[in-house]
Amino acid sequence: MLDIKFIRENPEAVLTGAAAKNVAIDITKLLKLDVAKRDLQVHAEKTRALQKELSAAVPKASPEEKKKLVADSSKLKEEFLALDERLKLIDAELMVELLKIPNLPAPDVKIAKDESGNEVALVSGSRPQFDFKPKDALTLGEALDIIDVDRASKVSGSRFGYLKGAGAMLEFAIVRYAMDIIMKEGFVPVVPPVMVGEKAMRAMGYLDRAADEVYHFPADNLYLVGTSEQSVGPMHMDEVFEAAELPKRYVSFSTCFRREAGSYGKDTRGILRVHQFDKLEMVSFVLPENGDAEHKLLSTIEQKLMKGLGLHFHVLNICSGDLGDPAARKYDIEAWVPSEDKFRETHSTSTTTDWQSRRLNIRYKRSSEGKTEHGYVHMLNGTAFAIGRTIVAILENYQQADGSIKIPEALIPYCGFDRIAKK
RNA sequence: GGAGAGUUGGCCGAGUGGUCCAAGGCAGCAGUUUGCUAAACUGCGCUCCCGUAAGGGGGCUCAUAGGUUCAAAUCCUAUACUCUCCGCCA
Repeated sequence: MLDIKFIRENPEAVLTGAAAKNVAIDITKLLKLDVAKRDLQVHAEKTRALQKELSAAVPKASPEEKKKLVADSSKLKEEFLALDERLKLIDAELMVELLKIPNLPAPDVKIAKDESGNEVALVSGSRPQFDFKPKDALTLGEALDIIDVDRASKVSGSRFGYLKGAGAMLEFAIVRYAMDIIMKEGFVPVVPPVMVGEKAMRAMGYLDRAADEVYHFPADNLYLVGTSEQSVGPMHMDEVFEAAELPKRYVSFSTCFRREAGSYGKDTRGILRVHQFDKLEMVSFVLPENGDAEHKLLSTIEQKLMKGLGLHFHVLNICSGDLGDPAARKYDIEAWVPSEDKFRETHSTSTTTDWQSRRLNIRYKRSSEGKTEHGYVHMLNGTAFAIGRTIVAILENYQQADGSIKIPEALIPYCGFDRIAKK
């Protein structure tokens, strides 16, 4: 959420920013509620102060005075309770409005209506050339007996898959390869809970607009994470960092669960879009002035990881209209998928500036010249590897005429084989 | 799943209805003092109002939400979480 003071002082900027994200907001209503709330609060608190004063005088008063004080105080208490009730209502209303306001696009983000406005920032590598017709990942994986979607559908339904043998080992190799690179940058590895409570899920902003996308266990009121950011972000909920503790960087490995409610008929083949996949995710908590540099760092690490695998990809600067509510700026990486003859998203990194940290109440403090400054940290996240999609990209880009797969150099030390071939 | 105990500020810990705007200790950060270090002292939750500002004033905060009372860390109810034992279990 945005700072109410900022909204109060910069209503036009908020309107413009929301419009750039195609989000309709009623800022007049919000500002009216804000004024009404503060008026009421002053009134209620004055009443309360007086009531406390009378009450405090009771023990020292004479018996007659006591009687009067108690009666007066009692009356004021009633007045206060009535005011307080109205205050609570109006405050709740204000919060509803406040939570509807998306984060504003960063100044360097291109204003455009939709994904057609995204810009290619850089291209790495080039399309692999095949002197045969390249097969898709599922065809390859099934022939090599490393991916099994048919049996998965028998057991679990559509959009699931088994990764077997060398396919499973490839996953572990990718994890270790990535960890070695990312841990050098000071990221702490984490295996987080994949089931999180309602408070955490709500604070991360996933129950407002994307609730359909999240698996829920009503008996326990727990939610399955769609990305481990949902578990790692709230880890520091209601905490205050010393400035010197920051940046705090995590790289977490978790299984991710998505209902894919709105994607019927989309990417139905293979394991590109499934209900369950494993992912390595980077999450950073930083001082506000370091937010932009951290965003660049996350993007740089993503590119380094992809370059190391020798995959052809490009980086997209996402335009305003294609940003989600929490993001102020987003860079995606799309890897080349030969069977589709196009780039498909494998990575995404966003800065949520202080939008998420306000919801989660994650602050920092630092002192200088005798003054202590409190503020909200900037929170950022970025994909290290969405492992399923990475495997798809490897299988397709490294396929040979005979249907075998060459393993990227960088992974060989981690998986112990240099080729996946039919037995 | 059953039984019991507990939850106080960053940490430890006192406090069983009015002098608690929470004792005392420890740690961290910043400042003052200061040849250096150390010590000592001061400040360090959220929020609203007044003020250009320095600053001043109020409200909230003892797991959370309600309740009783003129008055709640303290009494009552519910919930969450932690621990111990039993049962089950990778």
